[in-house]
Amino acid sequence: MISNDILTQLNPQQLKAVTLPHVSALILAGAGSGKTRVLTTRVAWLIQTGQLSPHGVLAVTFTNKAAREMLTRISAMLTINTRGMWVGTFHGLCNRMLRMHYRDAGLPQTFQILDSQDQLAAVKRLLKSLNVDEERFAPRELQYFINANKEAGLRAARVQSYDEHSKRLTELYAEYDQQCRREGVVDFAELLLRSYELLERNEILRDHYRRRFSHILVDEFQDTSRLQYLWLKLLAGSDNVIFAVGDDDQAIYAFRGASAQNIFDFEREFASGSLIKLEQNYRSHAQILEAANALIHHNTKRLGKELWTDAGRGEPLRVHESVSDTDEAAFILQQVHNLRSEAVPLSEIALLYRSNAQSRVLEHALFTAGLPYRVYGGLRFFERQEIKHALAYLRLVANPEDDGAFARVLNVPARGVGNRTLEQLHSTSEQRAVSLWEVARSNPPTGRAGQGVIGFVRLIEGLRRDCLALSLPEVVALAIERSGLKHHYQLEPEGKERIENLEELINAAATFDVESDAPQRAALGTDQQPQDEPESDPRLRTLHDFLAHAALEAGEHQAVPGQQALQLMTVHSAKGLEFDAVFISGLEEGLFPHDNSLNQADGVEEERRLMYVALTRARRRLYLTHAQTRMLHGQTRYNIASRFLREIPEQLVQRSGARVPSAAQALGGYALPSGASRWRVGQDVLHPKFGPGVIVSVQGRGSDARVTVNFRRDGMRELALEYAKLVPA
DNA sequence: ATTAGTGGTGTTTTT
DNA sequence: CACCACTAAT
Repeated sequence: MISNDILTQLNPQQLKAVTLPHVSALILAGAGSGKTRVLTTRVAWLIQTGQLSPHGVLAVTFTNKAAREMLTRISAMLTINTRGMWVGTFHGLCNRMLRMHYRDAGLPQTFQILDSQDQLAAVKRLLKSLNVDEERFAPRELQYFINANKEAGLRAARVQSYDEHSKRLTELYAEYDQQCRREGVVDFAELLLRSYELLERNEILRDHYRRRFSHILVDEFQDTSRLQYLWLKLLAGSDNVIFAVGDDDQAIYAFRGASAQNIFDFEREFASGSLIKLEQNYRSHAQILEAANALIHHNTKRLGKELWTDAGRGEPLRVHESVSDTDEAAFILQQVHNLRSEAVPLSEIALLYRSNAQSRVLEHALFTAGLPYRVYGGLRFFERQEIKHALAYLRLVANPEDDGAFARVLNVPARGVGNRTLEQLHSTSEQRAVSLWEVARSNPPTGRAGQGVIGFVRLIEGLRRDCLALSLPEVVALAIERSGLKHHYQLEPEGKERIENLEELINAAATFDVESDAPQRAALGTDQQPQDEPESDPRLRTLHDFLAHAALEAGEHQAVPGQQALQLMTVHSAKGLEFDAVFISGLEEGLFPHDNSLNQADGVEEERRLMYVALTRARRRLYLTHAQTRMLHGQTRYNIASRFLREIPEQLVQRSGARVPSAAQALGGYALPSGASRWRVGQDVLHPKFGPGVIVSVQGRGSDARVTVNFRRDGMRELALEYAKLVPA
């Protein structure tokens, strides 16, 4: 039997987890311990042994990538089709549920999803319309406040506020929700909260789904938020079982509401007695694992787990110190060349960094060297300006009441309708409690700007009319063409790439038609259960699905699979992946751990877990690099090596690079009063930009001190010591 | 009333 | 450096 084949390849703990009886269970699975394998084999085993039909599977993952991976692996093990299964992200599944029951959920059929950018814009619009001082209530702060409360499962009415400030924030939260309701849009957190409330209030629906999903499987459980946990509990009821897989040491999403508390609660409420630890690592050599174990031991809040391997010791970790970020990039480039000559394929090499901004320098070096690379994350396809503009037109086709979309493109491309006019429209819409669209249509302003508004209304009306007869890619093409976006970017000198992206959007629409996840929509139809009436127009429905797809899956579209390319990404997006060789760059205080994490509760512990995730991505070789100076905010910053480097035992490490005392140390000495006479004539110095040189003269003292340096490359230069970051050489 | 240009400001990580 | 908001010129 096939199932035996599958099972014989498992180690005892894995086997135990896969073949657990009908109970809820918590699988604590360390990095590289075969977590996904256990999850997918569990599903396959349950189905093959007749304990479960595909229809009864609800599997939740954290990223779209992970969801796809899971589906692929299940279908590889089974011959049945996986269509009836619900596999996806929390947001994707909630979206699916809300689309099917939009009426019961109190949403318009055409509801649109706001990504974080859209949400921030909506918040700003709200603050403006209420005349709230943005100095006192920063849009970002309000956005964070709203999301944090939603992720905790709290509507504005239930938020406890004690001081004036949070009281006002809570009021604004309520106003924001009303604005969303008026405009027929939902943000990410709202998808979850709405879906939760739907199930909570609607007993029939809740029972239906409980009867249907007898097995609920959750990947990356440590990253679930309070609300997601409540959602799962609601779906599970008392009879269904939850199979949760997670690793508390890899919890890296506290900043968006994830709470490790869920693991403890889950064990108490569901899985008492069935806790299984997977600690054998199949990925990395011993020295890498020892480094990771030693690092994570510095954390206090752990369930306790120690990875081991029976693979060899492998190589020591390589720590390299550079003088500057550009030197760091050069070092990495050189090592990549070495790796290639050792026959390591480019796609098996990853360059990791803490924040997206760090990719620039690396990309520049790679580009100049002509090495193919691929950047994951960062500014994603569907987040690009031109794409957002095009999507806004499409959103207006789907739902002209969408004020956000309306305001975004009313004057893009320019139609002579400026801010003033938009404000007028806004205030009228406020007074009459109707959408911007309604105002523009029934009561357009007069004068020159009014003509522009009328033209815009005609444009949208025409699009809406003509789109009915067209396929999705044709709709997209028509919107891009007729809106004038294409023409607009043709005129821009930098517009070429934008036009290519717009064409890519048409392609995305064309392939979406085929690969659409819409077929699964029929899933509920087979039951004689509550259903919303079929949506009126299947074409419009496809458009909604496409727009939802654009918001939920912002990016993987530029992927060029199969191509040999270096992999660049943040540590966050590297989670779940593995590579032969891994570079972790920018290991400096302030960057990794990030400055902002230092004053957050348990911030450093989360950063350390992030570092743990980064370390455990590597199979054979691991480079840890840091630089003494780095361009940040357009200024050179001086950094000292990350504390995480000190937390890795020295015997596991091989060091290379700068022997020069670090600039930050030198600077530290300079900043102290005792370091007054640090600089003397004739001294060899090093400057991050001008390179090596000799001090020719010293003028002034204290903060006015200046030196004249004869640089080897650029000759004489006078530098203010306070700003010019000189290093003794 | 719109646009273009300028100065001040702020920046982690992602569905 | 890049984005935004405000101000001066069309």
